[in-house]
Amino acid sequence: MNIGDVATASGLPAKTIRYYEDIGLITPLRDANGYRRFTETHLHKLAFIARARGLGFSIEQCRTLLALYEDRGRASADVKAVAETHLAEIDAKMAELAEMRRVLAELIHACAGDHRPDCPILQGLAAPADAD
Amino acid sequence: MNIGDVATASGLPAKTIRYYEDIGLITPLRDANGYRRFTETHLHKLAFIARARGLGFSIEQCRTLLALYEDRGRASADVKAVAETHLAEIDAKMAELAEMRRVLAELIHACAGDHRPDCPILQGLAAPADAD
DNA sequence: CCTTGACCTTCCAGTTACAGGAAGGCCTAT
DNA sequence: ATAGGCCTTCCTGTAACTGGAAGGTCAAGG
Repeated sequence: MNIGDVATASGLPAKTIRYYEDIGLITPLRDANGYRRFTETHLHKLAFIARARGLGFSIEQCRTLLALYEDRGRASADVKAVAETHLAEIDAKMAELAEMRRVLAELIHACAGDHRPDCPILQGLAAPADAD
Repeated sequence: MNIGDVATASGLPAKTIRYYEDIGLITPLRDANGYRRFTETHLHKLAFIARARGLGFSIEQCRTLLALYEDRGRASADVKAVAETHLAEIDAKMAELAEMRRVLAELIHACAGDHRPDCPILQGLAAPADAD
């Protein structure tokens, strides 16, 4: 398969696949004309990475997961640890966003949103009210 | 005030304040020795930006909000529109994270996390189960 | 008077995970 | 032979900073 084929099959842009080669996540073969040649195994790896990225794992976490995936002697505890770290990251981000959302929604609620200049949103940014 | 003073007062690192000058968010004066000189107004603006950034507004949104803040003839509707756009962005991110979290938590739950190699997390990444 | 340390300056590189685009080679069909 | 649709590499840009190097400035102490 050429890069266009695995791009279509994996759902990843060709650009991204070249980038993954650059950073050593995959290593396709090369044809005589310089074209990258991908095997089914490469495609599986790319699909694996695509799904892991879809769950929000960083590239480095994907690298680790891929290594564990290929290590038949792995302990599932090691995989679980990576996943739990990432879950904690997600929870932290969600909490941060929830707090932003809370304050922002409050300000929006207080704002008339008309032609007048008075604006609790700007006031809140200029000097926040005490938290209650 | 020198940059160190406004950094302390605003809670922003000096590096960040220099960056904000670079991109034209603020324009401190300069002393004869080349040092940046900040007024109370500069400090207020920096605090404003710091709070807006804390709510997750992008730099460009901050630029817009700052312009509205300084425009005494603004309509609060314009401010509200920026805030609502950002609220929608937050909601979108939260939904994305929630979905990641859902799938990830499911995989983690199914994984024994022991010394054995069998791992539903890796299996799920290699070939996801059908959604139910 | 000189030095020391804490400031300040500019400039350059690195971060994350790619995307866009230019310039040019290759391959298949007409 | 040429047109198109692939493919290649290389360079630049993104967001919002952070770290570090090399060097100027200033106030206090010996």
